[in-house]
Amino acid sequence: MRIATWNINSVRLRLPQVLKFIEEQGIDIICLQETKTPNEYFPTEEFKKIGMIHQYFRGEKSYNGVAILSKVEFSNEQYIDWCMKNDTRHVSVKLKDGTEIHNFYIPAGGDEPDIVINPKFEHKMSFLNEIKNYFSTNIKNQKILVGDLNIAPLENDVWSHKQLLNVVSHTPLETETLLEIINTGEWADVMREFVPTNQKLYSWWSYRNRNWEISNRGRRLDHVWVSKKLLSSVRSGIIYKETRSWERPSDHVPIIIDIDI
DNA sequence: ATGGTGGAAGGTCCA
Repeated sequence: MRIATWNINSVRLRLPQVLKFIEEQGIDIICLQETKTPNEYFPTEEFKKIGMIHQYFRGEKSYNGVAILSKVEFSNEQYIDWCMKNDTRHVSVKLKDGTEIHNFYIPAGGDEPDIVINPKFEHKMSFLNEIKNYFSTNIKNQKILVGDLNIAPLENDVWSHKQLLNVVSHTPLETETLLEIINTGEWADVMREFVPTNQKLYSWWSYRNRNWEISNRGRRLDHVWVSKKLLSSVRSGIIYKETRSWERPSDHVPIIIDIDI
């Protein structure tokens, strides 16, 4: 099974790119974030034409929005209303073998890394703490968690650990909380099983840098986690950087894993 | 210290 995750920053604008990616890479299940589209405008038929006939998505106007599109059957479509915001940042499904797939778009958190003065950062931290609680009490089932988690947890997940220590996405409060979620949930960080932690690894490069590839000031904000017991089934993990060079790209690139399930 | 760009909007928020 080939599973991908990608923050595509508008599914309607980026539709040709997503279709091309799915077809060229032979993706079986894709999890999208920032679709930025209410459900009634989601391009259902276009995805069905290329075989992604099983679909579960939740969107809203302009912001957020997540989708799971699949060639293989799934059931138990659910979402959790984290922080009771009634936004569209999570969907989950269950595959035939019982594996749960959770697709997250965690709040970015604004600019100021202070939960007292910045409500967006408070939202991000509350969201993380709810996830931590949820998965610490549900560790029995085998699961896959993917998405734009908006945190680069390790030193080499950012271009400069020292310069980003006080920048939202790499502050100790966020990175420590994310690592706690990994530990208490008995997750494995799939990309770091394939790329050692002493090597730089990014999935996002800001639009605000025209020379993104040369300056290479990236961050690893997108992740694929699997239950530890599933790790031996994972055959490969790739951050597919090519899409960042496509015309009118997303600022995030996809991650692809191959897993024997 | 600041601003740089992009998306959904059709002003302004969010990233």
